[in-house]
Amino acid sequence: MSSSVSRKRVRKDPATRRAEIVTAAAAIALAEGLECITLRRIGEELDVRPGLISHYFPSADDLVAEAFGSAAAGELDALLPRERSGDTPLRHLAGFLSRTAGDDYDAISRLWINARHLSRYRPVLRDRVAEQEAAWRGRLEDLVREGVTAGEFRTEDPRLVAMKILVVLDGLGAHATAARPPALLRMPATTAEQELALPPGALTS
Amino acid sequence: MSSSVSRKRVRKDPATRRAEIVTAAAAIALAEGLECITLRRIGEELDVRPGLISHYFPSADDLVAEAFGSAAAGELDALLPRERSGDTPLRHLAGFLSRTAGDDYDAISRLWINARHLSRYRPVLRDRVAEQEAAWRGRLEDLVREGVTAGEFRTEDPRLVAMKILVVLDGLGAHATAARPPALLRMPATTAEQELALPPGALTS
DNA sequence: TTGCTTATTGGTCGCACACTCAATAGCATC
DNA sequence: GATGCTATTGAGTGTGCGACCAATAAGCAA
Repeated sequence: MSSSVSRKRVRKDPATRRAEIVTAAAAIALAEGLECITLRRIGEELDVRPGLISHYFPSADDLVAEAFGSAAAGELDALLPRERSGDTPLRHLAGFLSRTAGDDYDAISRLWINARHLSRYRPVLRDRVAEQEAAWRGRLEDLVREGVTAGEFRTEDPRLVAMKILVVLDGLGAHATAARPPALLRMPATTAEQELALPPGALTS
Repeated sequence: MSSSVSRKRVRKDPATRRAEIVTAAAAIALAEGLECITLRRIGEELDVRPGLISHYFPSADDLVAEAFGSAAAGELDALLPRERSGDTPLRHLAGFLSRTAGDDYDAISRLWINARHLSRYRPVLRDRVAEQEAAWRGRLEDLVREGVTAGEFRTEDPRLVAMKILVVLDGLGAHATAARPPALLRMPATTAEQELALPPGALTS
């Protein structure tokens, strides 16, 4: 068993240590919130002195931004993978929407709220949030566009549709603590169906 | 001019002092965020020692919750007044939607995000958030219901419609920092029009 | 084995926070 | 003008935070 007091110091390659730190920070961000990313907390997690975290991230703000970026990018890949292993755009979109309807999505949804709020005070984080917003919108927009060229979707403004879906998703996430009737949880799908000229239920099979 | 160093102590009625504190805290919450509500900050604002704030709010959490409640309730009354001086439900709803489309709305929108996030760590605030969510939804739901009985709106589930409008509003608020094209900003109105069986543009005159 | 680079430590500083409580002084009442 | 109640102060406690830096030891290369 690993003792609570650190006995022996383990020396690692800077790159791997840095990655380790970011991974730990991202996990904490998802589970407990970005303000729980402190030098002491991360150090404890990795059984390392807080000073070491400072060594890799001279400014703690940078670590917070990096942790958010890592978590958000990871979640995007899990929810809406770039490579669509044989799926049609419609099936791919339906998969995304079903994944965002699950309870697992609440964690990343909370993280988004957390980040948007905190970015009010932290410029570095603000930039990362903007970057990830663009990444999420871009990924969704590309999917919509492919669906249009494939003849499955019909819309004049793929970007706008992507934004609308994300707005509904975020709005729903904001209400994650309250009781949400099924009809409300279906909002993202019905919005997508309306905007893409799909028959009702096309995305919730 | 009021000196920066406090010279003379002013003695006030407990009820008015308490109200003063809450008002100051609510203003700070709207302008700078709930985490800026500190004993020092409020004391400074009222030219009073921090200990006095502690005297009225033995737990700072209670003050934060009270400040949010006060600000949210005040904003609700400003955006969607209870008494509709002669307006029809449709005109009243249109007024609400136009007010929430203005830049002024961003402050309260940010406050909601702030409160939802912070309520993760503060149970007292969480209860207040739930209370205000119910108040906002209730006020909107009542308006929808009146519009239905007046024959202006048509829907089977006024509560659901109210929730949908609020979800879109919150989702839009979450994206307040990003560039929002006009078509996106029209989302709450178009959503309401669809859900209430109104002709397009009925709510944006 | 020896030496050297450098990842890691331990200790310290200053700051901001909430909270406590005896002492003080404003002010209404007599 | 004196008195008593109590709103308000001042001083202090303890906690947790980021940041800093000289000293140390891990582990690779010679």
